[in-house]
Amino acid sequence: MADPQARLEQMLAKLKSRNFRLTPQRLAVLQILAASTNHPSVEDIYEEVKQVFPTTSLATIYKTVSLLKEIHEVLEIRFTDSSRFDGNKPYPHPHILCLRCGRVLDPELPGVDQLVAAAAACSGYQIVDHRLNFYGICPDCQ
Amino acid sequence: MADPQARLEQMLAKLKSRNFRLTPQRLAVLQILAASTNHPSVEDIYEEVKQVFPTTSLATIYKTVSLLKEIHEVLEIRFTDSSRFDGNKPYPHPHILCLRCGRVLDPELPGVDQLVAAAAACSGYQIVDHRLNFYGICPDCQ
DNA sequence: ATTAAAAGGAGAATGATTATTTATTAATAT
DNA sequence: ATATTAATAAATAATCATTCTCCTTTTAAT
Repeated sequence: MADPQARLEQMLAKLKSRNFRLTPQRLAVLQILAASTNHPSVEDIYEEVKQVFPTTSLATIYKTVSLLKEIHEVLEIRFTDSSRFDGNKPYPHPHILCLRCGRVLDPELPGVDQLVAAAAACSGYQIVDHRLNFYGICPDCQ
Repeated sequence: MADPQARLEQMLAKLKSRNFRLTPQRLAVLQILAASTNHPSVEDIYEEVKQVFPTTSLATIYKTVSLLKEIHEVLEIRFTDSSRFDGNKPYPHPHILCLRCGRVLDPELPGVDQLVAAAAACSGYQIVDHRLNFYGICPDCQ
């Protein structure tokens, strides 16, 4: 996993370079996402931000996450009913979700690049993104 | 792609074996899904069924599709806002979605089984399902 | 400090999906 | 065939994640 502090700086730099403003609420969301390894939902982030800024609105979280998605500083993963977010590795990579406890893991899989290349080759599509999601039961839940 | 007629028979057999009834509306949905290669949405199926049974309700389509999912005779693919369904190959397999026209293709990719095995091995999860989705621009839209 | 633009807050609106209720319909036994 | 019952369909209400609207506050540049 990337260093949270470095990730945060990177996010801040990208924000600044695009002339987006830095507000306390926004900084709080960035910090959470940069440090997170648990792929939090909007609700998860909301709960955490509220501890520091109790008047924060859910819409603010949605808007911030959406902004970060646009500038490719966070990855949205639609596993189930609500999305989960990865601000630590904001580029496409495989995920494994435990169907029982909801835990998400990033497996280190070889051959992903080849798979993407093969998909492009056999279809003729220009591939710009992908989601490789596995569903199962984690060791603790078995 | 599988023979639509054969797929339909298979679906009918499974329904019967589980003591689910065969109604005209249900049959219509089965036929559409067995023959479809375009991965229709619930709305798509609804429009088609309505041409034969104009009073059909959206809820009926949802219920039928949901039933088919339970007995593993249709695969749900959550691409974007609304799900799309594959009744022709109702088992996990890769998909490529065109971000411009929405067309969905089934690429023939080697090494998928190994990838699943590798994910299970390195994580310790018991993997029961997966979604391998690629996003890009199809040849026609380029 | 002033000001224009951006962002936040609160809650309403949206839209896909699910649940509920009632009315039909099909399967089975009589 | 008919009655009984249980499953299914229709219509509509409810839900829930997400987005939007409107208004206020804050930011950052002058």
